[in-house]
Amino acid sequence: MEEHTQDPREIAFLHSGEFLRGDSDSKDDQPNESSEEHRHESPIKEVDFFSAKSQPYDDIGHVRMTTTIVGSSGFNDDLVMVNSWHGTSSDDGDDKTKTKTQIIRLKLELARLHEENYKLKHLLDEISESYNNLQRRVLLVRQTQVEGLHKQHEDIPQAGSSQALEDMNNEIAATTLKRRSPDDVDDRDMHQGRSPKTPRLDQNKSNNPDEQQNPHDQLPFRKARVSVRARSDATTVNDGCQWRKYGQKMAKGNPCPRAYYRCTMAVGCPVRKQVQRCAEDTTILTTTYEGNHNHPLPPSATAMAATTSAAAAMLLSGSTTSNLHQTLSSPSATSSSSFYNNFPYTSTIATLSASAPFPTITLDLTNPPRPLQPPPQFLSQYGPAAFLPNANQIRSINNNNNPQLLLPNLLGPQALPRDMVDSVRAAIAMDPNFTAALAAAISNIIGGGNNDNNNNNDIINDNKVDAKSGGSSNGDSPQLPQSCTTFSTN
DNA sequence: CGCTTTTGACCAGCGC
DNA sequence: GCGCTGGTCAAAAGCG
Repeated sequence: MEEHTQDPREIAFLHSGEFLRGDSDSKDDQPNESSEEHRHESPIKEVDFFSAKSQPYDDIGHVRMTTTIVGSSGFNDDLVMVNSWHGTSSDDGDDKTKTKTQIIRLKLELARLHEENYKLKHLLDEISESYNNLQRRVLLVRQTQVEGLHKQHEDIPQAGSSQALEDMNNEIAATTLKRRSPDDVDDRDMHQGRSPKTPRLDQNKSNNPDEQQNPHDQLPFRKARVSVRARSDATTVNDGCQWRKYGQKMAKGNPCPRAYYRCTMAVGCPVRKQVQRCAEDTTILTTTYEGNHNHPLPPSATAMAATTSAAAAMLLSGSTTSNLHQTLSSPSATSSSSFYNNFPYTSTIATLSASAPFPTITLDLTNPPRPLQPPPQFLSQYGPAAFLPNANQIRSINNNNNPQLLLPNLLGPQALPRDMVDSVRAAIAMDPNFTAALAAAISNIIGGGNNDNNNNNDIINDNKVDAKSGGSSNGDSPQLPQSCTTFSTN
């Protein structure tokens, strides 16, 4: 009968929320509890799957954590537990036995969860370690690559692609050192309380020997641009942010004017975008983003921001660029090309431009995706991260000098040990930039990828609305359906 | 009235 | 040095 008296207490304990607080020293929080109660605490404390966020209470405060238990037992334990808590169980022997069985089952379940929790924690540690190792290795290799390129440039001045890589490095370095973007100026000026009109060249001519010595150290400060090409009749894309047009210019070689917008969601947000129609096909709208938002974004904007941010991060984390798409299309391309051959949505493949004054990555959404439907088995087998070309792969494509960087076709498990593929995939997936970008990309693909026009309708805010409102480029109009399929930033 | 767009002027970088 | 080009500014105008 002793266990019978424990039952309400244990359930009461679960109901008290201590169970839900995970491992946060609930023992200390319960100084008045008897040692008998602490006996039940131990296994409970370890189960932190039920975080407070999961809101496991129903409207009247009943514990709803019995879903798993119901699933495992096949009995409606929930009802019995609630009844027990409210003291409405009948006192006959059957109910006591039933309750006792439930307690035992609960304990077993908790033990199982404990074990599962431990395993998951262990797995998480491994993934984190794998990710960190990968990151360290990439940094190391990149450093080696730059040194090697400089040396090679001295030894073999006409080294073909290496020459191009070197040129690109020089170009980026020159861009960083000599032509700091006005946005950078703005950022720094804003922080220093200076006028943005402060002469930029003075700041570009850095006197900091460290900056000039090692352009590589400045990678995080390089200004990347992310261009998105999409078909649209609208004047601009609805990316969820608020933009204010501050200029328009006729660009050379394009009869269509280029419009300049800056983000107005927060004072001093450095993000800007340029919108211009393609000269060859005026139905194609090219939106170029630059900078990072310094403010919280609405949900409708996070996808775009995350994607462009990931793309920019991907670009900046790669030390060299070339026409990636061309490289990938080449039959002689390395095994990495098979990644893209297997990549089902070539329309979203990024193109890196070495000729632009700023490192630019272009996401072309003008072509319909290859398959009519996303292959679910692809997702389930390889995980969502497999869809995303990542920085490592792009580096490997451009980096003929460092074969150790090559990550062969991730989509061909036969080419790599499965655990290695999993590790890499997990490492990539751990990167919030890529997961966010992935979410945006997939929502884009699934949301409207089947039809090019539909796709673009998802991406593009038809600015007939804007025109009505005086041509405002406010893309965060609440009355518009908030598309999470916007693409590209920051 | 406040916000946005328009548009000419201005500035800086670059090539010749 | 000059002209071209890209990018930005800021006053004026428009809009709700």
